[in-house]
Amino acid sequence: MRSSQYLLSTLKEIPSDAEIVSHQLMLRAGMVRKVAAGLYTWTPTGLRVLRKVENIVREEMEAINALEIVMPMVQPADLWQESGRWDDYGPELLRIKDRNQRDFLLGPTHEEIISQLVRKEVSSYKQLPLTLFQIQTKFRDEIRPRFGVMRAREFMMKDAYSFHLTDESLQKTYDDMYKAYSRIFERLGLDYRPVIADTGSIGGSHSHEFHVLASSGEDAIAFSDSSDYAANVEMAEALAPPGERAGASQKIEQHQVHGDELAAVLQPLSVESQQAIKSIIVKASNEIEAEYVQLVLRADHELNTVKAEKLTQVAAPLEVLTQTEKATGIEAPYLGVVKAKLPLLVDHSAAHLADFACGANENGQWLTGVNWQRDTNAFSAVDIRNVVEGDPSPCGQGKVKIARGIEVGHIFQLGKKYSEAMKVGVLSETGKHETLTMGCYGIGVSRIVAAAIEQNNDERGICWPEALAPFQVAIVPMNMHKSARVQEAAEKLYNNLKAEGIDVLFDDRKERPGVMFTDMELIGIPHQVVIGERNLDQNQVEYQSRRGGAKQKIGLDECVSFVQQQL
RNA sequence: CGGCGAUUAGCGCAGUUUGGUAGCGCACUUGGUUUGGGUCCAAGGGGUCGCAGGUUCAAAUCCUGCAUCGCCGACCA
Repeated sequence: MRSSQYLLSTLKEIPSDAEIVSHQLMLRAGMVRKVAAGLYTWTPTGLRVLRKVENIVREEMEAINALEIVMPMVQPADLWQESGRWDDYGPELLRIKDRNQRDFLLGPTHEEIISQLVRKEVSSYKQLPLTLFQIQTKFRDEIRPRFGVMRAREFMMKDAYSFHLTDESLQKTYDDMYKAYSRIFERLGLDYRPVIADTGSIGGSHSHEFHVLASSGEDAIAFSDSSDYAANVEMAEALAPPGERAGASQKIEQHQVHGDELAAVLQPLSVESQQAIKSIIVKASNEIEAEYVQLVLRADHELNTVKAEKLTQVAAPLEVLTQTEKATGIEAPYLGVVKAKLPLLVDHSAAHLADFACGANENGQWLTGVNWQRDTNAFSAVDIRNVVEGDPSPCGQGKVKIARGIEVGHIFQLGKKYSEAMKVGVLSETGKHETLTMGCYGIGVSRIVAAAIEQNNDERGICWPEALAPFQVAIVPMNMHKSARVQEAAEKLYNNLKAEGIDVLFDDRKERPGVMFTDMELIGIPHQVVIGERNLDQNQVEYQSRRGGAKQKIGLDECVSFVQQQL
């Protein structure tokens, strides 16, 4: 490609509404342009990168015998009514009507469509297992689109769906997918981790997320410092502290406190937050008689809503009562566990404390020297907190470390949730009708582009991993418009590189050298060849890698093979 | 959905307090100059000041409503 015939659209200034570095650089490098909140146009440079991701994903899907299809983005409501998701899905689902006032939606995902396809096309166990995938845009009307294409409303996604007669078959495809995903992220050149994940609203049993590690990531990942264990913090088990709880050694004392901030309460009492507890009132499930339950945590810990929601006593979705007076007559800062009126669900760490401090269940009053059993009702000890750095790892080896991650892939064993609702089945070997079991496997293709930039940038711009770069090599001629020699050498090199199938950008604009260098570096082209009069005297050109290292002089004639070695 | 803020040329912004001919930098066009890291000089083009009402002799500026965009929050007692 010649830059004189290309659309570069680089920017010097940082657009003011871009928060994170990948968003800034994607705008500055001219990869995307915003059309409206969460909606982007991909320019030629951006699209080149997007296609590279797509192709790697496609190759690895085909390598495990997944078959590509295309499904409509606009989907009829009746299929979603059949699965029940027309009612279950919230405002994230963009619903539209056609000219005849029939209900449609913009597909946020494609389980219904694919289930309908397989229901119609697959009728025998001999056709199984079957994995189908697509790479196309989806629409989710996000509450708050942000960070450019990282959390857009319309975004490019690869989603695959597998269909099986048995759980063993599903497990095998799941394992194949796990390996394929690992190969994809390795080929992309990204620092990633597979982590144990919550199955969330899609439902199902077994699930891993693939995260690209980056400080701007929206998810927290807990991993062991001495094993392969990694889990989303939502899922990471917080182990109960080892050993028996210490015996009571203090008497209860009641204190008038001032202020309702935890720190303000504890400081005058000379109590550390690890030695105090806090309470959160949430709605109870229908499983128990009480209307509310009291969740109890050590004061320095955070509630994990995913874990709390899974408790049989707690209503899902979690509903936290901010006006606690309604349930208890006591303001939130003064809730405690002595003479508690509600059933207590106590986190293991809080349950292990002795001689601790808590609210007195009386406004403006706190207690110290409180002890379980001696002073409280019976309670259940449960895991409802987020793990924190330094906790023993749930795998039994090492300690927990926490990192931020960007979720770029997610694999699920769906089970029969959709196949039952949508009646997807085949006749088995024995002639019996069997409902299929399903898996679903997503990759955020457009998000990967942003995630890759988060991991690969410097003060000059993007430093693409080899596999993602929009162009592999940039040819930067010095004063080509004045020098026939430079022009001749540059044209020849350009044609030779192209003939080898290398993606090359030939900067043939009539620009000063500094402008060209700056643009090529901003766009992040990994390899650069500079051609100038000076070096041509020795029949040489200059090579430089985007990731730094010294400039090297190389012979003009060896240039193509030299570049090939660098790729 | 709640709080805050913004909306002036393609981009980044000033001007709004105190109403009086719409500005700056970058980008763009033309000519010259320069040419190994965002040259310099000169001349240009480009704006219903988000939209709709209102006040006024006069509104980017004051008032009302609406829209769009952004940040924070919507578990973290």
